[in-house]
Amino acid sequence: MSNVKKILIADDEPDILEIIQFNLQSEGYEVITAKNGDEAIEAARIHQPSLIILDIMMPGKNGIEVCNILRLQPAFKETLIIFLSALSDESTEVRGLETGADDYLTKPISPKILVSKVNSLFRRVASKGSMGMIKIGDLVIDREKYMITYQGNDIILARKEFELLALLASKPSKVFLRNEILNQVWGTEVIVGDRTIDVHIRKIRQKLNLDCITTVKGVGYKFEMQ
Amino acid sequence: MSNVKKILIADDEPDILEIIQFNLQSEGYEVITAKNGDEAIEAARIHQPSLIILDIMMPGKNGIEVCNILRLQPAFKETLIIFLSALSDESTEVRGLETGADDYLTKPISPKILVSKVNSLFRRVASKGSMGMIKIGDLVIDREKYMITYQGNDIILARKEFELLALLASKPSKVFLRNEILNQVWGTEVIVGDRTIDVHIRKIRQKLNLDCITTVKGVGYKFEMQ
DNA sequence: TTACCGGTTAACAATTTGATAATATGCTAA
DNA sequence: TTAGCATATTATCAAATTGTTAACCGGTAA
Repeated sequence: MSNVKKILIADDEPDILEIIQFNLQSEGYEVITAKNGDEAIEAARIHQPSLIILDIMMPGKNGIEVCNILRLQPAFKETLIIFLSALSDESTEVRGLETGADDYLTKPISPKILVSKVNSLFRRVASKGSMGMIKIGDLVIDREKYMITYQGNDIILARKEFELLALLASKPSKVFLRNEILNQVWGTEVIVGDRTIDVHIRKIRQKLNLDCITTVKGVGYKFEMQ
Repeated sequence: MSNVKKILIADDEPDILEIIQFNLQSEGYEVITAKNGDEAIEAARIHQPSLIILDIMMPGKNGIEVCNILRLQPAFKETLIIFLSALSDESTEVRGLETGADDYLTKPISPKILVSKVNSLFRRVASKGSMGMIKIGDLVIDREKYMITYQGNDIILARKEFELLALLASKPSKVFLRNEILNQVWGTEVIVGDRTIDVHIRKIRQKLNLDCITTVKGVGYKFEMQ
């Protein structure tokens, strides 16, 4: 990963805040804290964290309210949210999950479980395919830097080659039809010959020096790591 | 989704099994039960459930072992798994999540929380869109990946073969008339001889090495798992 | 200008696929 | 039992698809 994942924690108890912060930071995450619901909303807007851990019982806006407010905004539709609650009141827990949280933790919090759940959530989302950075095995595709790294070596691809590879790698194992590829990489207006895709595929295979692109005859191409 | 979601529950305590079964059935799910790890694996293979709820402590193979075994097989890569544990032993919980479970529940189980988590999990997966997958017994047909897996082995079919099988498997037990097959797979314009279908059927039978396509003389073909 | 790069195309080779013909097998009804 | 019909099997060949190489062209940096 190029940039470290940001996690926002909102809780009114400083002790809890500190414990969580410490544990997540030792895992390599960047942690932002907030002492109440309003601070949480403000911090979320500013830092755009990947994950928000919300205590349910907080002065002012409680965690569920914060979650509801955030979920209304498109920017936070995909943001992971975990609820934290002192009471093991199950109706609250149910309400939390229905509100659109991704997980739930009850106090007292076990650092190990916390860290495990956080990692697990990120893993689940990562497999969904987050834009910007594609990582498959030893292969790293960085859309922003337009760069490809394989086993630590940088590989230079031309634009079309890069976009074609990035497309295929965005959904490993999915077969992309030639039409899909043309639309995604070349656009709908441009009309290019039949052999154009093949030639680009060949160049990629050549440069990567690795058989990660499979031909499905009569259908299309797919990306697969061994 | 066309058919109801299947959920497999494995627990050695009949009471727990019954409680969970009752609650999930009232939610409209189809429930299959297993009394131990081996039964669970067998049942999973046969019924191909969308979700498996595994008790960790079971005679014979425990839940974590079952999960590990299942996760090795491509057919269960995407299957949701929830662990169930009587002990709130956190190291076990951590191990569970690391093993590749999607969630975790501790006994005593609150029916409301259970149902809520199950719904929540399905919602999360649904948004991901796992369309185009046909699962029948040990056979998995993945339209997106253009791949067929039978008993964990990948089988490569050519385009027409794949489409023909996918058609037949899309409605198991339904007899497809030769005309229907021609229209669906070959299209209305193309005209091909009578023996063409036979030959393709034969190739599929050969590659699958399994008698899942039945001939209905004078009518057509149908797909059926034993 | 000149050299180079990326994108495209043309031409041909290699491969895979699909359709058909020819033959065999098996079922059914008279 | 046997003729007649439907399907199974096999081999073969043509067509479709993709791989490969080299050449072309326009833009751009030295």
